[in-house]
Amino acid sequence: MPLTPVPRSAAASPSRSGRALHKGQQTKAAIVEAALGLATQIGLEGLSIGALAEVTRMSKSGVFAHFGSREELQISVIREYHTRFEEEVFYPAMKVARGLPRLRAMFANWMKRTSAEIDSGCIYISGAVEFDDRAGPVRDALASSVQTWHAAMKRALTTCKEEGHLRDDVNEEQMLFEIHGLILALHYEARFLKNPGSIARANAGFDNILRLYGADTRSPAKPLKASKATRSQPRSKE
Amino acid sequence: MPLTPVPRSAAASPSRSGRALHKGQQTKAAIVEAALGLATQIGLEGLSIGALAEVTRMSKSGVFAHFGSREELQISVIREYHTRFEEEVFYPAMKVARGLPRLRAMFANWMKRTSAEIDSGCIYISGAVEFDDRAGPVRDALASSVQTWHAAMKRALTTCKEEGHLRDDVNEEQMLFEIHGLILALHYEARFLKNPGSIARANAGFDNILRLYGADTRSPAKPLKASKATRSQPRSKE
DNA sequence: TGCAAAATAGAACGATCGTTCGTTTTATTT
DNA sequence: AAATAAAACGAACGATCGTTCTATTTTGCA
Repeated sequence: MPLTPVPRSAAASPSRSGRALHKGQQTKAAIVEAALGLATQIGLEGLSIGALAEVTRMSKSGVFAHFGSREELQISVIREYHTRFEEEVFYPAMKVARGLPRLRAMFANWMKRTSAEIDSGCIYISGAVEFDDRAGPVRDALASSVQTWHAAMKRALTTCKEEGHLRDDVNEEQMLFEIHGLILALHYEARFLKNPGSIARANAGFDNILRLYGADTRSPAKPLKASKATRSQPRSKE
Repeated sequence: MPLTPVPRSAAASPSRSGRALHKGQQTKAAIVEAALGLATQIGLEGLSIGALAEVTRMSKSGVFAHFGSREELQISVIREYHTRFEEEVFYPAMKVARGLPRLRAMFANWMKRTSAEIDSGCIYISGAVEFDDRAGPVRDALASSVQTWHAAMKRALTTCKEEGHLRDDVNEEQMLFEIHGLILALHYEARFLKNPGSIARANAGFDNILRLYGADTRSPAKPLKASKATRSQPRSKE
């Protein structure tokens, strides 16, 4: 059950696909890589082809030719971000036992990524305010990417109910809303306000939500149904 | 106990102060008014003097002369926003009985404003991602304005503890973090994702938080006694 | 009413933006 | 190796940006 319905067009990752990577594709991948770095810092709107050309030590037109438009460049960046989010947050959690352990893993991975993005910035968050009232393909790509992840979270919540790890009257939309709020508050308070202790607060908030919605939170999670190796979330760096 | 330590320089509101308003001051106020409208839609960074001149039907230089720099214009907008937030959210709540009723009023007013901003946008939120890694006076004005409001919220929470309306082991920073998350999630999910029902979810989340932190939510008559030991105050230290 | 001061306009500046076009350099294939 | 296709360059475009400067108009006060 893959996370990604978001289409992949031209190559962005240097691996896979039998044939060796042609020159153009690998420089394109390098450009997208650099663009992703720029976009997380200054936002998708702040991303300029001139600055990107400078970073990659290419000419403006050389960079431009790979995308044909700025919008297409932005969309490429979003796709690349989606892929990395998937590989870093979603896939590893799929290896964990379904139900509560997996939900915890998903949140823990999400937290890990967001924590790293206190320094670098997150385009799912910055992009949301940049494109929240502007229509177009960039907004669509961004929104569908976020929706995809949210859908995965909701599936995990449903599974928790099925496994008896959460109360069966839990509303997935409501619970996800509250969890998402913790991530957003972490990004806001740590990155903008520079409040220390935000990571711990987000984690504590998650525990509170689990407690509220009926998960057994006492020390190691002991779900009724025997789930092998009840992995609790990794105590990531704080 | 005023909310506002944020300095007010030139006039932006046409009322008050004995002398009648000189021409310059009132057109400046009109410009700031228009700028606020633009900034909430396209952000403080998207705010351009050219567009502002067009809206106000003035020349670019005519608009510019009132501020001397774009940064000063942005700061004026932030100050104006601060004033309105204060008058709309903070002051009305101060008329309500201290403790839980006032806290509820503060959140309700905050929600009312954020709900309206699903259409118009909120510069406390958009500004945060625009200036989160950029230093300077604009960022400082924005951050201090937000901090002022957060400080007011924390005072209200402390008062709730004193009045016995919240458990006395409640951590104000933690609770505010979670409440702030609801506001941010509302803005994100309603304005960007266009998810219906977000307002109700934010309100439900607030009730959940109050229940968790020991406020008497009457109707369900949940004593929620004991559980003193359950109360976690998560590993602090960043 | 007259006059200084304040407010606004207008034109131009250097910079940067995304984009186009023709050329030249580099890869790939024959 | 030559032939062909792909990739990168460099210069220029029109537009817009914030800002500066000098006029011109409008305002407020004597």
